[in-house]
Amino acid sequence: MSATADKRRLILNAAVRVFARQGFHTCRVSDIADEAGVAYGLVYHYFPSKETILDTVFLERWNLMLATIAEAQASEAPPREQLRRIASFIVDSYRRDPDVMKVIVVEVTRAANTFGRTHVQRIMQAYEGIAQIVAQAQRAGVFRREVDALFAAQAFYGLVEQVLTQWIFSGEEIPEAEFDHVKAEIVEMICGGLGG
Amino acid sequence: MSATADKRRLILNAAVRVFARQGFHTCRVSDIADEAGVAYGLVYHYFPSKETILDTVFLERWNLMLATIAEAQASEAPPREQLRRIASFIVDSYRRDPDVMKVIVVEVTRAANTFGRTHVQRIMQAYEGIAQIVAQAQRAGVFRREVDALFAAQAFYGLVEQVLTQWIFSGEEIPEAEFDHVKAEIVEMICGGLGG
DNA sequence: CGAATGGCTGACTGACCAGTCAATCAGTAT
DNA sequence: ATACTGATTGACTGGTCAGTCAGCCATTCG
Repeated sequence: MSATADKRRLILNAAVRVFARQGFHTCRVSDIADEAGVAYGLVYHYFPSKETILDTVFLERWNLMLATIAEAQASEAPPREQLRRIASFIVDSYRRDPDVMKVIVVEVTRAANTFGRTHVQRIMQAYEGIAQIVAQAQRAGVFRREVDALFAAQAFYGLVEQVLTQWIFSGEEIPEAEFDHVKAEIVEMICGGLGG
Repeated sequence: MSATADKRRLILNAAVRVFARQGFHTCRVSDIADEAGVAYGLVYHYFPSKETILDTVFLERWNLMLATIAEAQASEAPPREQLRRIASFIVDSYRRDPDVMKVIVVEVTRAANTFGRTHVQRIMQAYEGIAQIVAQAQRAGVFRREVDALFAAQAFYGLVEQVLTQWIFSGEEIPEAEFDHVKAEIVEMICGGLGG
C-alpha cells in the first residue's frame, strides 16, 4: 500500500466522520482537511470536488452491498436465509462503521434532488436483486404469491433502513446484543407478518 | 380569510413547490419569492427565516398525521382497519399534494443533522402511536406477540415511506388506481408477511 | 383632505466558502 | 551534487446568498 493511497484513505475516512457529524451541505471542505490533519489544498489533490468525496464513500459501500445481494441470490440457501444474509450485511456495516451508513442513509438514499438522483440506477439495483430472491421463492412455492415481489423488496429494505434511521437519530451507542436480535426480527417480521 | 393570510399561504405553497423541485439547501429564498410572484422582502415579512418556512410546512402536515393516528387508535375499528386508515392518510396526502410529502420525506424525516434533529420528538410520536395500535391488537390476541410493537410500527412506517420514496424518485405521474392498490398491499404485507 | 397604519418593495451588505494556484518540500534518480 | 518528480501547503479570489432596511403605496379613519 503506497503512502499516496494511505493519504487518500485518510482524507476519505475524515470526510465520513465530518459528513456524519455535520452533514454534507453544512460542512466545509476545510473541516474535512482539519479532521484529516492535512492542508486544505491536499483534499483537491486527491479529489476533484467535494461531491466526488461523497460519491466515493457511497459507491464503495453500495457496491459491497450489491455483491452481497448477488451472492445471496446465487447461493442455494433457503430464501429466509438469503434475506437474513442481506440484513446481516447492512446491520454489520452499521456495527463496524456507523458513520458510513449514516452518510449513505441521510445524504444519498433519500436525497432525490442531489446525490440520490445521480445514483438512482444503482440504488434500484439493490431493490431488484432482493425482488428476484422473493420472486424465486414464490416460484418455488415457499413464499406466497399474493404480494408483488418488488413491493416485498421495498418492505424489506424500507424496514432495514428505518431501523438504521432509528439508531442514527438516537445518537446512542447500540448494545452489541441488539444487532443480532434485530437481524432475526427483520426476517421474522417480513416473512411472518403480524397475523390478524 | 384575510388577504394577509392568503399571501402567507401563497408564499408557503410556492416554497413547497420550490423545495420539492430544487431541495431546501440548493434553493434560494429569491426562488421562493419569484415562484410566489412576490417581492423578495415579503417572504421575510411573513417568515423570520428560510428554515421557519420548512418547519411550518412539515408541522402542518405532520400534526394532521398525528391526529389521524390518534383517531384510528381511539376508534373501535379492527386493527387491520386502523392501520389501513393511517396508510390511507399518507398515501392520499401524496395523491393530493405530492410536493408536500416529498419535502417531508426528503428534507425532514431523514435529515438527522438539520431539521430531523429538531423534530425527532414529533416524528417519534407517530411511531409510538402506531406501536400502541399494534400492542393493543396483541393484547386482544389478534396480532401475534412475537414481534415487538415498536419494531412493527417501524416496519409499517418504513414501508410506507419507502413506497413514497419510490414514487418520488420515479418522477412520474402515479396512475390513480395505484394509490388504492398500494394501501391494501401495505396492510396485507405488514399483517400477512411473505410466509415461508 | 391629511395623516396614520401596515402590507409591500428590492437594492444592498456582510459573511461565507468551493475551488485555484504559485510556492515549497521530500524523495529518488543520475 | 544536481535535477527532476510529485506530494503538500495555505493565502487568495470570485461568486453566492440569507437577511436587512429605508422607503413606497394602498387603504382607512378623523
